[in-house]
Amino acid sequence: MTLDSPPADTGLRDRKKRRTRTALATAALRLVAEHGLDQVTVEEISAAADVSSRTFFNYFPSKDDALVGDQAVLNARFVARLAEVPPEVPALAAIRAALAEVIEEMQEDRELWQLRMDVVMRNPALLPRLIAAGAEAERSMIDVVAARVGVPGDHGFPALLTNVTGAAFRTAMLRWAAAAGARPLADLVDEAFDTLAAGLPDPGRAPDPSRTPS
Amino acid sequence: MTLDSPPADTGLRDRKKRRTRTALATAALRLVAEHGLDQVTVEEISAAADVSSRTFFNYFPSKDDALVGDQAVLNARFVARLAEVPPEVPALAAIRAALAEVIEEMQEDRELWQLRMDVVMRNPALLPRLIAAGAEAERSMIDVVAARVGVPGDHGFPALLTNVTGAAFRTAMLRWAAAAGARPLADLVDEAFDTLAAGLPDPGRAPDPSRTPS
DNA sequence: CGAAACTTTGCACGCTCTGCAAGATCGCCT
DNA sequence: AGGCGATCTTGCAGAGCGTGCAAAGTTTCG
Repeated sequence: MTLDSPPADTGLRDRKKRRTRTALATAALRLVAEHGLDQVTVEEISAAADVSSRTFFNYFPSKDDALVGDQAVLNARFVARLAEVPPEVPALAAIRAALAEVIEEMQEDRELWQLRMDVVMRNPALLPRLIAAGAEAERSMIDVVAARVGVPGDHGFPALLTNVTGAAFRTAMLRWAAAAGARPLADLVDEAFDTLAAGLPDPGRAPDPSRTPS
Repeated sequence: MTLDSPPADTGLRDRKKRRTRTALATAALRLVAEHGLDQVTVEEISAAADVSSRTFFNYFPSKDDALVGDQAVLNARFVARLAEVPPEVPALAAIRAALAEVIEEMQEDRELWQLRMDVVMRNPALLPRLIAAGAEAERSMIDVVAARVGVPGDHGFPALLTNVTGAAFRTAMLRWAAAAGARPLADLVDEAFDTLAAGLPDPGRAPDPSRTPS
């Protein structure tokens, strides 16, 4: 969503569709940010975007989806990047590397994403929805990881790594939005992944004399 | 749900309520396992449990909640146990220890939980819901962890640790159910937590000569 | 037994979301 | 230009979810 980058389709029709889509998404975010999730109806959102409420559902399968947005594009890109990382690099680091591009894009659309995360935090009912958006990507990710580390199908590692890094990334996103972008997202993701790689030691407790905290 | 342990309330009324609750939950699971999530209506579930559909909503706020169940009780117990673990033990290990009791209870109700996980896996729309069920517990957990490790409020560690261990536990649960309980849940959770503590190294890649993998 | 507390139920209602069948708009081709 | 096919929008009807309210029905306790 809100992707102005690939103007591959320059047709009038496609531009219109894109405009309607973002109009709906931003109207939804604005209204929900102001009034709360269940004080806003699809009809109101549609009216704000000057379309019928039936048209809303031609663009988004549910009200929540308009708020959480189109992670599909980012997800696909992420999985593609992951497959490209040379197989020598460990899976955890490979995931972090593949995330770089996605992070950069989110940083560019900073305002949109922070508003989105803000809305999610203020309307916890959306949190499951946010997670669901990443779930599909995680499905394909499990296979890529399994192929990369070469383990039998019943091994738990790929699923564990995928779910755990997903959780870490989400945590970083929310923290990013909570701090209104005071620190770049990439920093927060790095911090989270470093903590993971270190085995989640308690902070501020001199865990290992060979490692200096921060 | 299905908790026979605390028969603190021996009144007729309370027994009836408990029976109705489990009747609804099990009917929901059975029907959805057989026909799929959106081929089953609340009305059908209620009919199977011999109550009106209005009563259904007196017990569960939504259809999904009847399937995912009452994590609230387990959650509360878990948080209580976590607070009891001596503060010297690192947070990650403390969480694993506090989980023991919950795991044991789930192992006892093995069939119910495995059916539940089965339904969740076959109806991916429920997965986010399952996560959300743990989310409330995670909220309180964040505070306990923060107090335990004594970090400033803006530190990311408590939230990270909470979300990550939550993801790890869920992964173990699903794996447990996928294998129909071939290995005890406690084993799978141990394996996941050990992997976390080791920093999620690629398996089968001789990560650190000082550590022997099981 | 009878009053108080609680539970179940029916009813009405608003909202989400889905087909279906016009009607409007756009792209393209002659 | 004109017109045809493809695509998009819209209204309508309807199933299902979820909630508030008030009337029954049941349990508890004095």
